[in-house]
Amino acid sequence: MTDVSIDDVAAAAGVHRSTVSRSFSNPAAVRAQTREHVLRIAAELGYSTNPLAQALRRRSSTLVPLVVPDITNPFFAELARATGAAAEARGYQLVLCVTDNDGSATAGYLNAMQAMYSPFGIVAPSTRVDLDALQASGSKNRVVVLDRSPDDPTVPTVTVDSRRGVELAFEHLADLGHRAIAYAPGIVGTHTAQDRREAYEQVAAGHGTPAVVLGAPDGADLGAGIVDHWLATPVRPTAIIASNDVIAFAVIAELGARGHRVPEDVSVVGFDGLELGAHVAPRLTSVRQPIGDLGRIAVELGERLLTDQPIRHEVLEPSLLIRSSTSGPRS
Amino acid sequence: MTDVSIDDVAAAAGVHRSTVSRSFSNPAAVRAQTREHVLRIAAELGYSTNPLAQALRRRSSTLVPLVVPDITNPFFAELARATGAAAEARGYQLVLCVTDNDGSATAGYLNAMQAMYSPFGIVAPSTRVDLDALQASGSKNRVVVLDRSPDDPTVPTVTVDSRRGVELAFEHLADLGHRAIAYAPGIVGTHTAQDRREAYEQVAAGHGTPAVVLGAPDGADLGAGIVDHWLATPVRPTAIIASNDVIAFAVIAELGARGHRVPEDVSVVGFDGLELGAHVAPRLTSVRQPIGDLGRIAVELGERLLTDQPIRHEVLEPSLLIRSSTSGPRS
DNA sequence: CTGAAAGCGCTTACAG
DNA sequence: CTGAAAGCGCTTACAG
Repeated sequence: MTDVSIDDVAAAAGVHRSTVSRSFSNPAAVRAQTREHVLRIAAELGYSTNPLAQALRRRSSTLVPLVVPDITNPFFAELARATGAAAEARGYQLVLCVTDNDGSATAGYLNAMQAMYSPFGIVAPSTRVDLDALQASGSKNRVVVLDRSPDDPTVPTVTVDSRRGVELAFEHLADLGHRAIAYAPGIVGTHTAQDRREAYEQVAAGHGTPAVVLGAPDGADLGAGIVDHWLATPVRPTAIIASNDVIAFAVIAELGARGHRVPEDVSVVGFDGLELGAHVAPRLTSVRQPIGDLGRIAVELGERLLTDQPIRHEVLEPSLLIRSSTSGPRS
Repeated sequence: MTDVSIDDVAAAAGVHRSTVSRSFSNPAAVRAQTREHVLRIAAELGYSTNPLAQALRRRSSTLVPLVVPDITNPFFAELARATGAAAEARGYQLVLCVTDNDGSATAGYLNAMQAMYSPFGIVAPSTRVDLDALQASGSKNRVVVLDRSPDDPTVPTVTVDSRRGVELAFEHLADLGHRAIAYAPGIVGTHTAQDRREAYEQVAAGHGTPAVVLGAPDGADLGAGIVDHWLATPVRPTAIIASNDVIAFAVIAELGARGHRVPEDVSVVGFDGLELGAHVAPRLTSVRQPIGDLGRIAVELGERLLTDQPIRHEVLEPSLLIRSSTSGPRS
């Protein structure tokens, strides 16, 4: 590695340190000939600028934190990958911060990154973010919120239209002939679970169908409570919309363990559109979130913050991925 | 956030900057009374040390990179979580670096982190790491390699005993009465796939059974080639050991799509022991890797590097997680 | 035990 | 266009 510093290059090139600095950071400010000479010497010496020293002096680094509740949920893994790629393409390095569903950890991460002069941060909150806490910590105005609906108009957000997603799922099932369509919520307290659940209730109401929300899962037993509830429902629903793909997998597993087949006995639709859903049995029909766009736009919104451009709230359209976990109901 | 610096605290406390520094970084070197006074003033002012400035001066930061090939594979996600927790517990921050299976990206990440004065790095390589390249880049002696067998004795490693894992799976199936046990390899070129495959061949030979290695999957079609091959095998195996859980999921999905049920028609054993395997249908029997230990030990081995202790190569024992994807063969 | 000084590797007004 | 100087926020021998 390079333990050659800017002064080494300056000495070898016979110029002042500031000229070397400019050759890298502000090339237009130095005569072409000088610059080329400096750059060549630098290359020979294997010099590269020290990002730490740069950040300290500029009071701005290229480290951007992405705070997620649970990297073990493939949705956040895919999101991290997409966001990381977008960040890298723009010269940032993503620092992944995992709260393990402890919302209070978020402020800590953001503070730590602020101490490292992060230009901005990206938060994918699981529960309602404590924006006040972030504000108190002074980092509020340098944060973009991912995958949750805007509460505070001064924080830029990028989300997917939950209502539309649930609608897509519901209509697909209705078209197949289902009349009793239940909903399997996610872990209580997570905001996406909440949003989607409300969306489901609205959509069901819009179709003049009673809403059937099956018992929320607890951490240990993702599918069991839901399936218990389903079995106990008087007019047993012929289809289930799950609040996310992982819940859908769990519901299908639990159903299978009790001898009910998908889609023959029940249809199941997930929400997220994970890659993994194409590689499980049955291949999961799911509402696809445009994860790549989510990540890219989050980074873009972050950059806008740096130039004081107006705050934006982007809402992305979901689409439906029809695979094998849905079919017409048994007559 | 804190834009109060060490000099602000020094002024407010009526001491020299160096005394403030010592109060934080080397408390024993300052009189208890002075220290308490300084610390109180610092707290009042909301001061906290600037990690960037500290790293620049000390030439050592607390940022440790974890390089993984694919965060979208839940194995690496679980590994990242475990390693992150272990790192945090010891005062480091994990920086997740994803190569997307481009081995040449590893050296770049390590260089970048070295420029940030990382004390050491952790690499979970997918393909044989180019240790020579790392050496050339000077970072070789500050790297620990995760989840691959040692090639170069000077690099500390922590791995799981593949041979033993495959043995566990094989014997479980043999005990259930299976005689024709095939192997579904992972993506060609990944070292774990290679290790496990060799282990399978040895174990099969040890049992006096012919080894049947089903066609390797390509990225798009994880399960199809394997199932094609399985169907075409003259004496059709009644059980399949997959090189990892994701491959196992895909094989089961493909089997299901073609009307073969697991475990009724074929038993399938995975490798990794992912949490997710408990939430898919059928619940996946799998060789469990002690992922928490893997992460913790990786961090410990990294710390040993800092104090020039002898290099270690830890080999961890896998265990078998018996769930529902295996049963006796149909007679 | 405490202070004064030098310096980690860089950037950026300010002169010229 | 280039140089000389000051300074980002800290640490650590070196004196005392």
